[in-house]
Amino acid sequence: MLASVQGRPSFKRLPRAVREQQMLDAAVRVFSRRGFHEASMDEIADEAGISKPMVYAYLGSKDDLFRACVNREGTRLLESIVAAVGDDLPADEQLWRGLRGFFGFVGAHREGWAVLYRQAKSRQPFAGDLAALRARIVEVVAGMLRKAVTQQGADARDQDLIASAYALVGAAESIADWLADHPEEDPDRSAARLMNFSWLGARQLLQGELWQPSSA
Amino acid sequence: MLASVQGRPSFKRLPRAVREQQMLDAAVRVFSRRGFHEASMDEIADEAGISKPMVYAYLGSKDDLFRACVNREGTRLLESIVAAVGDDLPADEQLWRGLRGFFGFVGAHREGWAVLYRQAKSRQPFAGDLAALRARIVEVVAGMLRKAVTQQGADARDQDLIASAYALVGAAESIADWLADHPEEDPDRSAARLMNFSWLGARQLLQGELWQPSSA
DNA sequence: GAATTAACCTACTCCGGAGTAACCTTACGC
DNA sequence: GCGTAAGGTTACTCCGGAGTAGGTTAATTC
Repeated sequence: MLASVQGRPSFKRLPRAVREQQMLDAAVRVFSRRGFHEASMDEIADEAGISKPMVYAYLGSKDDLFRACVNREGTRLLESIVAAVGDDLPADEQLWRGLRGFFGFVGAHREGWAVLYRQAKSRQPFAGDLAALRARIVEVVAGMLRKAVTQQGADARDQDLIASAYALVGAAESIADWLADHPEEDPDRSAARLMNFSWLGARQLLQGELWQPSSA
Repeated sequence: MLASVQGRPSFKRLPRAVREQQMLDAAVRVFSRRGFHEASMDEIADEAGISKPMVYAYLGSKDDLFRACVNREGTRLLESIVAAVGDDLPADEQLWRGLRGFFGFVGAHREGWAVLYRQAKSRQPFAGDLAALRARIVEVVAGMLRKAVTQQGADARDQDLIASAYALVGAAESIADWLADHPEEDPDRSAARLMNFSWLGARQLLQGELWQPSSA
């Protein structure tokens, strides 16, 4: 009888698929503002407007839940980048588009980014998932750099490419982190800044120039 | 009677100053391999070869202890950098030396670095300490960039300098993280890689060159 | 329109780990 | 040589929060 009271739309008894997404949304918000350990399942359930056993019934343990968050947000992030990059464009254009895709995602999904980045390295069961995601991104970037190198007819050792990719990804993360705390900043502006910082240097490298210490 | 048994040097009853350092050493090791939350005071006490109440007596609560670790390692890190940089050298030389100092520290104190970096952003009481440390490093780097800019007779907006400093610090952290897991790598080599990656680009920027998207 | 299933809740159990009370014991100052 | 402070311990308390047992009500199915 209560449920059919006129006007009160009774949000109850939603199908599982819908509830699961609501729970994931809530979990991402709570994990992002508390961190994994400080987040409690009670708070997540509360944020989702549901009781705790439902969370366990649908998404499993706290670890499982966090994993699900990481996977969902990680997939979205990767897709943002990959969709933006496109095939068969000049390397600098690809890098530019990739950065725009990346910073665009961070700007639009700050909580998702916080979940992915700010838990980074604890020795958790899910640390592997995050490392794998990061490794895939580094791999994509390294691939772009390799392509740029070979296009120039030059060649480079893999170690150096990987290191450059790490540097670039680290720089992007660092700026993204700053961006996440500065909502007024335009993500494209961040992308342009990093592009300037990295590409001009990369181009010099591609042309074989090296910086040398002037003293031993 | 037991303590005076011949040959067995009875490590007991050490003065407070010594025990405190042992405890901090142990805490840094445990925090670095477990992360803040997964580390237990029991394990830290055990690692230090002492009982738990002694840790509380000397260093206070778990938060206090972690703070003490962060402060000690952070001070050491900052000193490594500052000592290496030196005054009144050309900007590129300063950057080079600063990077060597930084990567040298990481290579020599992997656990200390892990404590500082891998806990980075949780909403902990000590998050402020870490943020402050990072902010100081960013400030130092931004100062070097500013100096380089004015030496060239150019000028740059503060926002752009800060952003470049963030990028550089992020890139350094990312490579340091990789370095921490690759003991065979020479820290100076990492420093040289990053120097090449960043300085050549920075020089271009100083000369007023900008990368422009070729398409809208 | 009964039977079954899916959505949902209250009210627990249980455990790890932070922090402490209360009590020993060695060193050494006088 | 003895009093006392500093170094040290065992054996607890207590609580937050993960995870669950068991039951209720609304939608489907036939």
